[in-house]
Amino acid sequence: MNIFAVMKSRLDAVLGGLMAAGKLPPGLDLARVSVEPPREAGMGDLTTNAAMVLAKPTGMAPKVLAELLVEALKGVEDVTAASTAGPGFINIQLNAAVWRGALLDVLKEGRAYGDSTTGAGEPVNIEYVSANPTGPMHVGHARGAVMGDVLARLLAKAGFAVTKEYYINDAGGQVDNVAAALRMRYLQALGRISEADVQGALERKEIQYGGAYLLPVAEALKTRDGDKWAEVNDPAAWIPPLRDFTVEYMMKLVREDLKDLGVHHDVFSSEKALVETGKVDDALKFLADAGLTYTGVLEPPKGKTPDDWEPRPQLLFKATQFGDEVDRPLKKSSGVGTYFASDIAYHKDKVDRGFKNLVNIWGADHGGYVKRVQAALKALTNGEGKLDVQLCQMVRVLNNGEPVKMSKRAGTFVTLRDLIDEVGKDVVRFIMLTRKNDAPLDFDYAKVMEKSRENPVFYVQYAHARGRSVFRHAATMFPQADLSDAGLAKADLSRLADVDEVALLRFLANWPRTVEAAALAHEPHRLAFYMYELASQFHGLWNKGNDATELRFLQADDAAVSLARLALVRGVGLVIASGLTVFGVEPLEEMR
RNA sequence: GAUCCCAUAGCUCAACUGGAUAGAGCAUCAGCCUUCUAAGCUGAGGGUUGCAGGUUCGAGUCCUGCUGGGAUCGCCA
Repeated sequence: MNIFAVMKSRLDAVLGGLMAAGKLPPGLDLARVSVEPPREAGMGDLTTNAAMVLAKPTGMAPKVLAELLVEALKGVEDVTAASTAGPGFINIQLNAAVWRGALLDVLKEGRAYGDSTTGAGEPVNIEYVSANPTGPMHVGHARGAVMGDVLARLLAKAGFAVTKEYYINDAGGQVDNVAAALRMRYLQALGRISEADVQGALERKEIQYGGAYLLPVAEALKTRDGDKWAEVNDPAAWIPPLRDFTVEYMMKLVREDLKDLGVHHDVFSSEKALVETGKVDDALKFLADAGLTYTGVLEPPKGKTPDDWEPRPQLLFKATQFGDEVDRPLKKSSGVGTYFASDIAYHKDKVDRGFKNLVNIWGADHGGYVKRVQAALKALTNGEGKLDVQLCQMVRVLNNGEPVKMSKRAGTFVTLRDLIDEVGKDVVRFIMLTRKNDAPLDFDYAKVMEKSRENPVFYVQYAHARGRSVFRHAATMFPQADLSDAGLAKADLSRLADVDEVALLRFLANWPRTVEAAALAHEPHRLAFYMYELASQFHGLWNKGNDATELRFLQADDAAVSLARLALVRGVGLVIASGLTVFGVEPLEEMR
């Protein structure tokens, strides 16, 4: 149960009553009325902006309206007092049992606390990672992978029907280039050419991918096919099979990496399959029938004309009709379809499968691509489809503040595999969520393993482990007590009287609305900050017992108060576990 | 030249999508361990939210224009 949502609906009912009684004009829009925690603890339990938001539409002064509402709120269930403050805020006091009720909810629902039906089962398609199958996954992919995976879990928790999807770019020039590079490495594996030959080809730009990661792929090809491809010189004959071999091999590695990162996709969609089944042509025909394509010549980009630029007629999409700056090419001057054409077909395919609510997680280097895909989606759905693109900024990998660039495996960048091997999946996942995705992120090997408050993943886990530690002690101190969640729910929670205990109760009640807001805003990082704050409050309460021993959770001579406090400790642990579950991170029982 | 993102305490970042006196950590200073984990906690100082306008009851948040940083810019994906 979300107390803030419940009180909002009761407030709406009060306002409705006032409208019906003619004390307020009928038909007021209540959407902007909010019920939130107050800024400071002394201001009461809840605060609402109703009087300020409704001042203009009612034509009443905020203070006058606030007085009217304060009067009307007095009879509302759980409200013990209400008062006006500041420019027209209404602060509301609630029956203390309401907050204790939140803790009972936590104990009853466990990690499911915070689940909601906000999404109403609406299908959402979330596409993430979608790394080209041309090499190992690196840190940038890791951020997108975690962001997408956790956003998907978060949306599911908020009641959406989520489909997690990976788009394999297994068509087009890039994969052909990898095939060419693989052929060089293959010839090297056969002993026909040397490492120097490969490097020479790289320098002359005859091949684009030369990383040593292709050596095992070449060995695998040799093992499977022997020297079968060494004598085949017609590219049309060797490119397709070598390309398919590489894609398959790379996708196997990608799937292994994702699995070890705890990332799972429901659907893998292939660009090649879209081309081969005619879906790209279908999509282009759809746009042509709508009169949204034409053959034309694009202007060169201003200020930065490529040296080899020359005007050429191409098939173009009228993206400018949907808010883009220029019309975008669907076919290269050679007549071959562009990546954009495939992507249109892919998004049309998503729409045809019943998704109107789409989310894509991309790297920031794709920022210039957002408008055209959104334009295409509008064209495909008559404006009904929604596409939210979340761009992930760069990840800088550091070690004690020093940039880390080299990877043992890939040569030029830090791979996802390196990260997992170095610090473990759970740490990688959590740290990736400690910034909003449109801000750059520093990933410092030393910092993320540090055991201090500076390291959020440690700090949150430590709070959880401390809570478990209390229970280990409680089991010996009160061997007769029922310390199960159901047993703790029977404790006399009115014994939680200290101001910080009550504050913690309130904060636990904030979890459902935090989850909901984070889900709707597509901002999973908010959960990381909530957990950090919760951990902070918990550590603070813990240490309050240093000075005031009567505030320690366990009181050997007072089982009743001990059980009430254990219920609170357990509630904190369960909410942390709830958050970590969304993050795909396992809460720790102890830190040793 | 254009588009997108960013700019908040000395440093790294929050701020519940327009609310009350802008909050944390680090660093600095002053305190707390015969103790359920001191791997922690308490307190103090530290701000013209890059600049200039605008919108309104109210702006770090929205709009316009600057400045600085990053990303991208037909026939790559």
